[in-house]
Amino acid sequence: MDLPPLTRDFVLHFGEMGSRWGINRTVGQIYALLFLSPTPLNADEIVERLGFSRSNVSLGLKELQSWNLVRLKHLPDDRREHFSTPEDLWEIVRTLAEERKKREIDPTLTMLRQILMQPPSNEAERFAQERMRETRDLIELLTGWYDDVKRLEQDRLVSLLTLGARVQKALEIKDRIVAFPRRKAKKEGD
Amino acid sequence: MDLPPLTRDFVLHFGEMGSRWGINRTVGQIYALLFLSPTPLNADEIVERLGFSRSNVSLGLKELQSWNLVRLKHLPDDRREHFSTPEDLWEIVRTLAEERKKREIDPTLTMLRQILMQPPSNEAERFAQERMRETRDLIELLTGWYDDVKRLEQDRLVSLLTLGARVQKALEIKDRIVAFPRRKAKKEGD
DNA sequence: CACTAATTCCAGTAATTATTGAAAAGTATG
DNA sequence: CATACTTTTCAATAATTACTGGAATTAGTG
Repeated sequence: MDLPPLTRDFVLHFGEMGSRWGINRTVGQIYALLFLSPTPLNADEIVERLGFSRSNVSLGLKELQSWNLVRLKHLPDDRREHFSTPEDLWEIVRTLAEERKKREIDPTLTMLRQILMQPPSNEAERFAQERMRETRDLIELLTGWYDDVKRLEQDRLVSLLTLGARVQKALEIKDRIVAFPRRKAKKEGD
Repeated sequence: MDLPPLTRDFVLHFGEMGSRWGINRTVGQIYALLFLSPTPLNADEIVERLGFSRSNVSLGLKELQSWNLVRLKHLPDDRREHFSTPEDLWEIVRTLAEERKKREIDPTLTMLRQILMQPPSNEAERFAQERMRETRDLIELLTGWYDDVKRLEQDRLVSLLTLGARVQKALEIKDRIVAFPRRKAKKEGD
């Protein structure tokens, strides 16, 4: 691996963390490298800098594409594909959230809904189903909130996040928090 | 595996998903089983119902304990340890969030801060560092928000989540959103 | 449509992670 | 403090996942 020291530390860290984030070392390092690169890189440049085999890099890039996390660029007078990450970090975060939800949450929600349509066969199953219903409701609350805020323009989202819990205080003054109707079925224009 | 059908489906699903969530099949299934069980279970009961070896179950329970996700109970006239999950699903979610942050986010934040104290050795490093600074700022914004809302009482949190993006509208009426000062260094009583 | 450059696929190998059985270490109780 | 029971550790094995080199495929170019 032939990288300047700070870049190298970052790339190695991402490789290590990769396993905790459900991607592997190769994929983590490739992404870190692209993220820090001021220009798009082609596969051979990645091979050169990270020392993985060509095919491994190809696999890694494919994986990153399946996550929608890289952009493909074609430079003039060069038929190789060049890869980069979105410049806007917020976009990366949004994509990450979206894809993780798709992979880690949605299948569970589907499974829960499916099970909850079946009749329980005995008392233990009735209890289990009640627990699952609770779970489904909670996940729906959280994903509902997520679907809601992900549509916010970025600076609105930032101000909301900056406000943090104090948003409560601001709202309480108006004595409206508790009285607010539940979201369900109430449409708001995007 | 000797479980009633709905319970079995849920347990199997959790086992499968385990790998996507960074835990293994055994751990996923054990947790699912405990979660659905109306009473605490001892290790042998888990062995019996899931068909893993005794030592595997022991390992799995240890892992769950390291995540703070199980409760240990001692029943009278029985010296075996009995395990259960918290009854309150919100508590489970909070714990999960806390532990995942600890494992998946905090180390990265530490690394970024450490790298950002070093001087960049050239132009490429300077660029890379700028990208890392952005990243650090974004993570700090998100974790700051998280630290903030995790202190909210549960029903306040629920009403905030239910409100979703409409909280914006409510606040805009007061024309205060943009004017609000940044959180930094401003203390709020818990 | 042949030629060349680039990418992907794939079968084999390496590395890692999960699982087990048996042995060791704890622990409550008389 | 010995006994019986319970849990944990650990080294061996199984299963899974990552990685590689070369072959096959795809895609641009004259």
